[in-house]
Formats: sequence, C-alpha cells, structure tokens
Amino acid sequence: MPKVSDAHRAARREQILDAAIRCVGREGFHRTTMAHVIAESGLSSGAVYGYFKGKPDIIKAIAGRALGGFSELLHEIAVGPGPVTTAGALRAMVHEVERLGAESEGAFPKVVMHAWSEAARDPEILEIVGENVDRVHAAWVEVLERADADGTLKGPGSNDAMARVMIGLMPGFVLQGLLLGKVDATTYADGFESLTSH
Amino acid sequence: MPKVSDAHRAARREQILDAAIRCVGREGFHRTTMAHVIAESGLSSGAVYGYFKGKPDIIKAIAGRALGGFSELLHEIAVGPGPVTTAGALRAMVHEVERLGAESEGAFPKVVMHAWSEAARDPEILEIVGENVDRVHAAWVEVLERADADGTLKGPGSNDAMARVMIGLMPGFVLQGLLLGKVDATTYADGFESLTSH
Amino acid sequence: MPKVSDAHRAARREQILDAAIRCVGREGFHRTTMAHVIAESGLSSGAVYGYFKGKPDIIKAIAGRALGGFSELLHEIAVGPGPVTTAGALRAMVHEVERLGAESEGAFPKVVMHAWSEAARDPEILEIVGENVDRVHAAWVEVLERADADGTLKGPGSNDAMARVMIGLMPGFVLQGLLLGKVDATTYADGFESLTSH
Amino acid sequence: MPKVSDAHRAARREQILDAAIRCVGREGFHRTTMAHVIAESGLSSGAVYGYFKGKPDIIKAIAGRALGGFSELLHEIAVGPGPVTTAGALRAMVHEVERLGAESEGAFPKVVMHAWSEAARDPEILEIVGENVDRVHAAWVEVLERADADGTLKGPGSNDAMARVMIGLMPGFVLQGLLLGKVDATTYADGFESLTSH
DNA sequence: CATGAATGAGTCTTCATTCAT
DNA sequence: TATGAATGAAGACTCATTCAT
Repeated sequence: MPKVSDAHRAARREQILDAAIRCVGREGFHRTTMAHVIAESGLSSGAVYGYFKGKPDIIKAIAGRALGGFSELLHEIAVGPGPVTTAGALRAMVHEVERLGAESEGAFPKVVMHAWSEAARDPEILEIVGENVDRVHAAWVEVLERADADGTLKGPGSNDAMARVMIGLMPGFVLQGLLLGKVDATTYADGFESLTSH
Repeated sequence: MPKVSDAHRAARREQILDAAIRCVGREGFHRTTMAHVIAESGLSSGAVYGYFKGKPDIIKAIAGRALGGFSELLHEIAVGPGPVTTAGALRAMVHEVERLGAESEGAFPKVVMHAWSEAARDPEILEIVGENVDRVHAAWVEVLERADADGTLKGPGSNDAMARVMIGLMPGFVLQGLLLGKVDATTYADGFESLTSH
Repeated sequence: MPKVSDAHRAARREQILDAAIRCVGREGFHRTTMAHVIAESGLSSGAVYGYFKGKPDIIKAIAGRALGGFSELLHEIAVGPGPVTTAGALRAMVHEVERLGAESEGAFPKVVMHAWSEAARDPEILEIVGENVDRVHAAWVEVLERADADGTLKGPGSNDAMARVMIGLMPGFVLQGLLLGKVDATTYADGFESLTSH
Repeated sequence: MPKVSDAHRAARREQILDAAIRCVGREGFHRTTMAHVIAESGLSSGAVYGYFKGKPDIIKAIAGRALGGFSELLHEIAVGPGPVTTAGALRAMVHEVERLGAESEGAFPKVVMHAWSEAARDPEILEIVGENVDRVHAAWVEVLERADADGTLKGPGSNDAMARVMIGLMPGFVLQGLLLGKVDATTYADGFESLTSH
C-alpha cells in the first residue's frame, strides 16, 4: 500500500492514539505495554512503530492531546457571547470536563491525572504540562479581564493570582469529581459560588 | 515473641519507607524498582521483604503516609485559637505544604501527585485516597462551621459543597506551585482572597 | 524479453551492490539492515528485492566482488613483463590493496575482512572464499614458477607450500595495515624482503 | 546463595564465557543471541546479566580471551631455551594454533576471525585487537633480536618491519589452514622455510 | 514494474521475588 | 534472621520480507 495520503497517515495516528488513550485510562502510562496498545489499535507492532518513535513518543502525544482540550474550551468561554463571570466560566468548565469524562468512559480524567503525575518525573512531560497551564492561565486572565469589564468581578486584586486559583480548582475537581466520584459538576460550581458570593 | 523489638521493627519500616519515598519522588511508583529501594535503604533485598510483603505493599504505605499529613494539618487549624477564615486556613495549608515540599527536597508533592494518579488505576490506592479526602473534607467542614460561628463566612450555602472546593484548591497548588513552580503559597492565598472578597 | 534491457538490469544491480558495500564497510554484514541498503541505494525496497532474492543473496554478491580483485591482480603481475620475484609481486599486491582501500574510503579492506569472517559460519560464503583462495593460489604458483624460471627464486621447495605462505601474508596486511593502521605497504614489503634476503 | 567467593564468581564468568565462545564459534558474534548463550551456559538470563553488563560486554571479553593466547604463546617461545629462529618460532606458533583449534572443536580460529572482523566496525574491539597486535609485535621483535644474537637471522633489516610480516602470517594461516582446511601447520612452516632459505 | 506500508517472529534486557546458605 | 545470587516471565523494539495499489 504505497504512497498513502497525509490524511490517511493522520487517521492512523489518531487510531493508535485513541487506542493508547483507552489503555492508559485503564492502566496508566507505565503499566500500559506496547503490546496492549498494539492489540487495542488492531495494527501490528511494526505499524505502530512506523507512526510513533517509541513508547515515550506515544506518552507525549497522549499528554498533549488530553491536556489540550482545557485551554481551547476556556478560550471559547472567554470569547463567547453575553456577560462573563468567574463562577459561570468555572461551571461551564467543570460541566464540560464531566461530559468529556462520560464520553470517554472515564478515560479522560484518568489520563489527565496520569499526565500531571508524569510531569513530576519526566522533564518533557513537565514542559507539555507547563505550556498547557500557561495557555489555560492566559485564558483565565482573559475571562477575568472581561468579567472586570462586564462589572461582574466585584473586588480588586491581581488577575494573575486569581487565574492561578481558578486553574487550581480543576485538578481538585478531576480528583474528587471524576476519580473519586465524591462531587458532581453542579455541586462543585455551587460551592464556588457560595464561597465567592456574600 | 520476636527476637527484635517492635520498636526496632517499626524503625526499620520507617527506614525503608523513607528510602522508598525518595526513590518515588525521583522516578514515580512504576519506574522505581525494588532494587532502587533496596539500595537506597541500605538493606538487603531479603531484609526489605521481611518488612513489606512486596512492592504493592510499599506503594500503599507510601500513599498513606504522603497523604496523611493533609488532614492532620487542617484539623489543627480548625481547632486552633482565634477566629477562623477560609482564606486564612487555606493560606496556612499552602504554606505548610510548601514547607513540606522544601523539607523533603521536592519529594513530597511529587509523591502526593503520584498517589493521586495511582488512584486512577489501583482500587486499593483509590480507597486510601478516598479515605484521606474524606478526612480532609471533614476537617474543612469543621473549619467552615467554625468560620460561620465566628461570623467570617459571609454568605449562605452548603458547607459540604464549599468544603469540596476548598479541598479542590490543593491539587491545583501542588501542580502549579510545587511541580511547575508557577506560583508560590502567598500569591495563591492572595488570589483566593481576592476572589472571595468584594 | 524483459521491458528493461539487460544492461540496465546489470547497472541497477551494480548500484545496489555499491550501496551495500558502503553499508557493510560501515557496519558489517549483520548490522547492515536491508533498510540501510535500500536508503543508500536510493531505490525502494520492492526494487531491491527485484534485483536480489534477499539479504543472503546480497551478502554473497558482495563477498564475491570484494574478493575477486585479488586473483585478477596477481594474475596480471604473474603474466606481466620483466623478471618476476616473490618480493616484487608481494610489493605490487600490497600497494594495490592499499590503493583499493583508499579509493573506497576504507570500505574495501573491511568488507574483505567481513567476508573472511562470514566464511567461518556460512558454508556458502566459505565456498566463495575457498574458490577465491584457490584462484589466488594458482596465481601465486604461476608467479613462483616464473620466478624459478627467471632464476630469482633461489632455493628449492614446494611451490604449493610457498604459495600458501604468500597468500597468507595478505590477511595479515589487511588487518595490520588497513584496519589497524600499524604498517604501510612499503614497510610490509621491505619486511618481507629483509626476511627472505640474506 | 549469598556471599559467594570471588573464585566462584570468576568460575561463573568462565562458565558463561566458555558457553559464549562455543556459540560464537558456531554463529559469529551477531548471529549468536543472548538466548543461545544463556541456554548453552545452563544459567538463567538474569544470572548471565549479573555477570556481564550486556552482549557487547560479552563480545569484548571473548575477543580479549581469544586473542590473548597469541602473545603469551609467542613470548614463551621468545624466552624459551635453545637457539631461536624465525622459522622455528613460526612453526611452533602455527602448530600451537592448530592444536588450539582442534582442542576447541574448531571454535578458536573462528572466534579469532570474528574478532578481527568485528574490529572493522567496533572501535572498542579495534582497540582490543590493536593492543593484542602490539603485544604480539613486541614478542616477535624479541624473537628477532634473539635470533640476531644467536646468529640465525642472516640479513640486516628493520626488526619492526620483519615483525609485522611475521605477525601477518598468522591471519593467513587461520584462514587457509583452519577455516578452509587448505594447508596444515607443517606445510605452512615448510613453505616459510623454503621462502627464507637459499 | 515500482512503491512503501504493513507484518510478526525474534532480540536484548529488566526486575519482582525467592530461597539456599 | 540476614544475605544476595538466581530465576524467568515480561517488556520495548527491530527488521527481512511481502503484496495491495
């Protein structure tokens, strides 16, 4: 099958990555074996190695893809119509993350958690996570500036610091909401609203 | 009656666990080999297996120990003297976590992150994390009730939901503050204060 | 009648063989992969397999070509003009081998060495090497007989045995001269002259 | 089996090396798999890797051991009793090499050939071969000096260059005598004697 | 005929755990 | 009890060859 189109190549990569994400959702990065990914993808080992240089390469791709959704999502909220509030943006975020979790049969939050954990030992993943957090940070600053303009942000304070806190709420929701099942998106958003209203 | 006293046994267990935590801080649970732990502990493999049933046993012990600090710490704040505020309690928490990170040369936050991640694939670790989160939750509810009594909590709302959010801030601080180095304890606490004041 | 002329086919074979020799010069027979040869030749894998049955086929062709030069060379010396001496013939041989080494950027002596080594494990290569040695032996016997006729061979003795020794000097020159760089052609020939003169 | 003596460790290394040499004699360095060596040694894979860092380490050890015999052997001849001649020393050498070949069931000359060949592609083996050739060279220079002193070396000339030639005769004997079976030690020595006598 | 993606058996190596001493 | 050599089941990755296009 020579001279395959770029679209075909990209589709194959996605096929492998989808398979790998399901595997990592089940077993984490280090307990997922290449044999698992190969079997789940339905390809041969040689084929998988034709699309990815090796396991670390797949791990990096997974981390980038799993984390990538956050910033895009938040940016859409920031530029969306109508007045913007921090509580509203958070509510939209956690609901969307909850949906992504359900859609992926629980794989998404697990993979995200594994990516954050992997950042603690692999400098390359650390960089990917760092870049993602920077993008999410920029998006939260956008939200905060617009909220300020809309008059929904009542008090003064550093947008930078507030954005850190808003970002900071997400790992806690992934852990408690999606991994432990101790809180749902609505309750979490309500809790934030209670804390910030008077 | 064992030849060696219980105190001696406990000390040996601590010695092994300390070594294992340093290893896991460097390489994570799955890239840490028993050989690493054995070398770092200065004992023989046979000796280590005399104190722990195997690697899973060590992982569970590490997870329990790393996470255990949070609830104790927060409880002390909850029952401490003077008026209690959510912002103040959070400030104390993040500073203490920052201190623990420095004290352990960065191992503590990494191990905590690995434990949360491991909860996504190992039911036994999930249970340990769940119990820990429950204890921290109870402590935050304590704080919130006392804040309410002290009159520092201004609005109404479910303490349970607010506690979830307060817990939720910690993983985000560990990630951004201690792993990525993008925020320090003071700024994080300031950000929370800005968001909740008006 | 093939679409492509025999000359074209032969040229393609040479192209592949040249590429393969460069590869084997760098990595030896077994560390040279078909992918290396394919890349170096600038053809596709399918094309290469159209000209050679497989890797063993290429190895045999390389061995034959690398070793082939020796006998031709020596025969030319044997039938050349002027009186013939063993020392003179050896001198011409080692100089020519030195030149072939330089010309091929070091690949020639390496490939020859690999062929001799491969003869130790592959009966097909053993036969190729054996036939080559037989031809070289015949050429040396020619040289010795002519030297005897010319009166430059002073003592009596079996030409067959002496030819074995003359052949035997070449592997030692390839090793010491071309692989290790410990002796050059002139010095080697001088050494032989010193040993055989009185 | 803790605390094994150094002698035991050394014996185990020899056991593995002996097995590896038999394997390499059959299949060469690159077609010999670790599984072959492991099976032939009668140990487990883990045990073998406890004594050697990896396959390259075993290859280096084999090369060193196979080549090591030459220089020791020649040195003994050089310092032995009675008058010394180049032809006599060569005769002793080739007979000894022939004996080593028979003793090892043909493995010895094959391994030596593989080592010389491997020197063409692995700088570490190149160094081992180079050091060995240097030692053999020094031994031949010893022989030549003593022959000169004994008056058996008739003409003048550079001992260094003559030593190169004497060394150079060995690869040729290994190839023709032991791999191809085209000449025996006696005939080879006779041939040299014929060439150097008048 | 040419292409090059796909195959899958085979390779080296690691590592949790055991058990003879 | 303590030791650490030994085990052997995985694991990641390679590569000669084929065959659909």
